[in-house]
Amino acid sequence: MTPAKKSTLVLVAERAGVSTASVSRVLNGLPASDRVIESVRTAARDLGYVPDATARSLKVGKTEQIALAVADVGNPVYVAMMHEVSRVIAKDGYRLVLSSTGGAVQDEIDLLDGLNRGFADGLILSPLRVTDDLVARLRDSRLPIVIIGSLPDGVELDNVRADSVRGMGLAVKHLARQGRRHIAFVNGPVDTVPGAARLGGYLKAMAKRDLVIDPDAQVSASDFTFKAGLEAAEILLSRSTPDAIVCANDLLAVATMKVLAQRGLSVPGDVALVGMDDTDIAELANPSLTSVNLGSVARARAAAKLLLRRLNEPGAPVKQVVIEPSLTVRESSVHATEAVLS
Amino acid sequence: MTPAKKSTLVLVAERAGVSTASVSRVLNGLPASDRVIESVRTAARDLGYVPDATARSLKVGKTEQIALAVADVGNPVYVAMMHEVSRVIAKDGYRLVLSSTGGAVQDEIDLLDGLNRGFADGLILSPLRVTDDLVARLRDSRLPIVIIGSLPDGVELDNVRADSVRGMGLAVKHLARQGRRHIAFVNGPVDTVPGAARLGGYLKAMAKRDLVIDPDAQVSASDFTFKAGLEAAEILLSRSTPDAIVCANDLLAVATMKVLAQRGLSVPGDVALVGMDDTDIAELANPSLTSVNLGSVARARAAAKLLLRRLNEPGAPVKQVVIEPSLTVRESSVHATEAVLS
DNA sequence: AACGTTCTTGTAAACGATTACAAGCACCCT
DNA sequence: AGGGTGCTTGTAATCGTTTACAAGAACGTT
Repeated sequence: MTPAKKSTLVLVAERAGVSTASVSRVLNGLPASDRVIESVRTAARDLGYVPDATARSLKVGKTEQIALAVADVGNPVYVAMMHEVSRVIAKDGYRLVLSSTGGAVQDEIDLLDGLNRGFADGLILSPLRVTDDLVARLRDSRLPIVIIGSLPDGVELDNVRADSVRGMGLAVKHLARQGRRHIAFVNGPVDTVPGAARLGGYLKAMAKRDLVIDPDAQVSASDFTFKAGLEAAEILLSRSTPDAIVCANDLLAVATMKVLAQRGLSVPGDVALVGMDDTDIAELANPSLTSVNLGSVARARAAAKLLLRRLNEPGAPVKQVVIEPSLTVRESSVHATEAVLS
Repeated sequence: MTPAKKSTLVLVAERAGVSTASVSRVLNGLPASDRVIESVRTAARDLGYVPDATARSLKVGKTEQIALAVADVGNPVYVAMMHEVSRVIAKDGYRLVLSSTGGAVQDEIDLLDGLNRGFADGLILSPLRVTDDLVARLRDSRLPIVIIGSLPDGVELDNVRADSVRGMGLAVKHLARQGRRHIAFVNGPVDTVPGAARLGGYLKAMAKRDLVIDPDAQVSASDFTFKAGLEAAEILLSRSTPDAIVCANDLLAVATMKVLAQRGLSVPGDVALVGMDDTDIAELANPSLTSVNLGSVARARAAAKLLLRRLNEPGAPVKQVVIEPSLTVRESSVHATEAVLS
């Protein structure tokens, strides 16, 4: 059927013996007489007609596409988000256009310029770093944008963020309750939004419990990746001997786990370990990794819904959503005996 | 600047005092006098003009978008592919539209129908299952398609595939050379293309080396996922005590690794383990996982280039590419002493 | 029977770009 | 000076839809 021949609405109209307007109406479910409906339907079927998405977009001003830009497609947390966004918007008939910025602000700005060419109806952006320039561009974008992640105070844009300060609090509290006292911290780059927030959360939580804050027990990896985590963990363990380590994300945590193993330290026996993001790899890890769940999926879903809402009612008031964190306890942070008991 | 006001080519033409044709020419770098170029450029800048992607698409018949459909966005191998495809096509100015079919054939057929509406210029598809119906649709698609994965004999479509039979051969050979004799196999669903191929490869490799093929030492998970792997590994180990296990995929392998640990079996001491796909998680695993590299990234790159080629020269002859596998040896398959030596 | 509603349908103008074609112009040649 | 050559530029058609508007048909009402 329809052997590779493109047929247009005009052809259908001719074959059905009606005007193009009638064809369009029938195909869009607008009222028409049974006779016309019937002839258009069969003509369309015979010709294997499929409406052209581009032409429709041009006329109605909608592309039915939503762009998603994330820093690092290699990070499972972004993959999970991508998946969820895709799922939610698909229900409303939107397609997902993926733009992986390398985490560079310039890429994101370029993307915004591109966005104004109108290849998508809206954008979901999760920037690692937020500069004034970026904020300015975001603010006067012609298209709706939802930000996943924190924004500077006073910036009024739809956004949804995690409460990573509370998240770090959960991690530290959990470890303290397990009797750990020397809780170290493997962070990502502190010049990123999440890096800064997580450091703040760590310091706050430690101070709150009167745990000693040792500069030697803090290290920040050059990136939120496994490889960077290996280097960071080496440095940390060469100058400090903690009985627990919190990591700013799961990749850093499994890297740390690996370095601990190489040094003959057992997890959780010698060192308890907690990751962050609660991605798939937390479950895969051996021992499985206790991780702070920052609600990545929930954030992605909220962002997608926020964007859909704005597309439907452009005038709606700006909405900022905060997703509450929780802690998923697994093997890496509880003594074997307890794990068996629980 | 350009505070959220849409300006068109007509506006630019008016402001510059030239015709729309001239504006278009200047903006597309076609020859024009310096005077015209100058006035158009400044007019465009003043108005913050950005050409509309949809209108351009309609006229020139290109969307500058390429669709990618994979079965399971949760599987790191697809993520790696996605990443690579995105990278390659971006160089030629294409955007990536992601369509995650749940692995269901029907989803893929729906996608093809959608494709004919012309929202993308081409498609890269990696189907888990290939039915006659799907092949038929693929064949008379109006748009260029590249398949990642094997196709039934005689189907002439651009495609790039892995040689998983040889891949399994590498895994078995490696394990045999390590002195392993009871080599078990954790497969994915056998009604999938990769599942069937990997089983075939396993049997062939075992037969070739006169290793005993024990039905009890073969199990197929209900899916290529970690969870399905846990169940499959449980079954396998409850009825067989192999000294090595090959898994059809890295997720199944880490699941197996976990079950082995739970049963107090050491890797590679008691059981050597080899995964397949050589994804990021092979490196993260503890012990790190020896894995057959089926060239996922190379396949993705080849597929992207094949599609770009076909977009540039539609009449080019059909090309089928096979990527050679290799084995990445890590800790999970070699005795500790050897690992230290190497 | 004339008139006003309501419903169906067609005509034609958009949407915002690209581009074939022709016209205008300067220039050079013989 | 006449006529070809080669540029630059504008006019207008076109891509494939949707949709405002008006015209026509059908029907009920008085």
